[in-house]
Amino acid sequence: MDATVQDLRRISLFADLSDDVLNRIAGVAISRSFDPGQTIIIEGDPCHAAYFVSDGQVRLYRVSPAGRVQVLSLLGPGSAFNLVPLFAPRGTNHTTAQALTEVAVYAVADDDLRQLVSENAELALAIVREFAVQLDRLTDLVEDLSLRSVRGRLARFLLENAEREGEAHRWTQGDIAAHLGTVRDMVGRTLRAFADEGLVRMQRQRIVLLDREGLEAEAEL
Amino acid sequence: MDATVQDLRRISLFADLSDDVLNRIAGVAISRSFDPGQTIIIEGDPCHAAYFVSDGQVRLYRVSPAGRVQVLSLLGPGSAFNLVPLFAPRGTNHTTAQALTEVAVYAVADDDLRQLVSENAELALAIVREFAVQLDRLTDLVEDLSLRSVRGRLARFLLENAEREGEAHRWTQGDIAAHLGTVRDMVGRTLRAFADEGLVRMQRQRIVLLDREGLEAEAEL
DNA sequence: CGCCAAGTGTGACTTTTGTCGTAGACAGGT
DNA sequence: ACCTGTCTACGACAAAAGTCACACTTGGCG
Repeated sequence: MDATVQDLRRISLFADLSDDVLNRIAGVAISRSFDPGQTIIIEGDPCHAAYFVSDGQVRLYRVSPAGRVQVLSLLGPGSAFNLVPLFAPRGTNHTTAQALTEVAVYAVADDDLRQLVSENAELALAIVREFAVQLDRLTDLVEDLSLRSVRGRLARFLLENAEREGEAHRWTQGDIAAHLGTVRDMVGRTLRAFADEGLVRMQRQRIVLLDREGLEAEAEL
Repeated sequence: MDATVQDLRRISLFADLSDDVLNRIAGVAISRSFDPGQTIIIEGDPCHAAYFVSDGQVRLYRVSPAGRVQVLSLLGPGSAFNLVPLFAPRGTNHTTAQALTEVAVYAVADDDLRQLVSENAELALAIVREFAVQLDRLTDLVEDLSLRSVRGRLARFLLENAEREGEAHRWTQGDIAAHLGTVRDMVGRTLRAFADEGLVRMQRQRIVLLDREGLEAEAEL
């Protein structure tokens, strides 16, 4: 099934492009869908295409030989992934992507997209911006992993994810651990410690922040 | 002092640009120099310019409140830095940059560069490629920090830096630690362990790899 | 030639992080 | 309600990483 111009317009990278260019993209984009838990691409496999999420949630991560997972980012509708290997020397996917929910994506073959980008300055500029944001986030992640304790990382995580109430996500301790680069047990124990110190209350599956300032102090370490 | 077109041509980002564009860049680039140890820009300061290294070595890093350092990358002549904040929402430098040797750079004010990029598709494409390579490297760094032990990281580091003999760099244990996201003591002890196991020999300031395969096995963990 | 600063070797110790095993709680489907 | 699989609680333990204190090399440089 081919993508329509309206569909593509909702991808943030494409939002500002002319109808003209969008039509060309529509011509080469292929629509695919995945079930929850299904793996979309695997790190290290040869790279054939870039993907654009039109619906659902996707997570990008790497796995250690021991099976531990480090999440690199969570994507919602409008986001793109697997753009990097099109422009970096290595010709393989550089992360694994997994559908968290029912997911619909458009895939654009690498050659097609490279050509589109080289002919279209707006698109190139949009990708520059996208990459800049990703670099920014990844750099923060490196700082977190290298310079902060699990306590500190968890405090930061809680502060950042308290905002997005509404529907957000039902975070299991295991999910949190994969984001923080640690294991489930550590997250559980640290949460309990926060609870004992009155920084937080744990109810049902949600975590309620009781002492924002206290958490901010923890987040420094 | 203004930059000349020949000088700029040596910056890899600019290598393929037309004389025309280079002339325009030359018009807005400002040449500056720094002494060894001097700080060029500081993380968190408002971002005024992007920089291009014409001579010397620069390191980009972040510092923890406790004073620990995590190096993000080492740059030589031809590399660029501080491009990210021009395209990411935040308006501040996102890492600290320090001159390791005598360093000469060209600085291009943020507005000037943004304008050049938006008018020049080749330049935009060059930046896309540059960013892709950086993303690739940073992702590897995240994986290292999150999923690998200090032993594993050190083994990888040694394998990667054995190649670049010649002049390379005289790595102190402290330098290595800053790259690996750990402390000097750990590097020293782990090196001794490697030496005891016959993987490596330490002489003078250089480290000689004795057992490549053994190290590769270590690098997995 | 001798001194100083930077870099290194080493042990003892603490803290943090990770592992394991087992048990309980909960949610959703049938 | 009753299972069943997922998520969680928690304690005991093991391993990895980091801290501290101090002595010992070196290489440069005055």
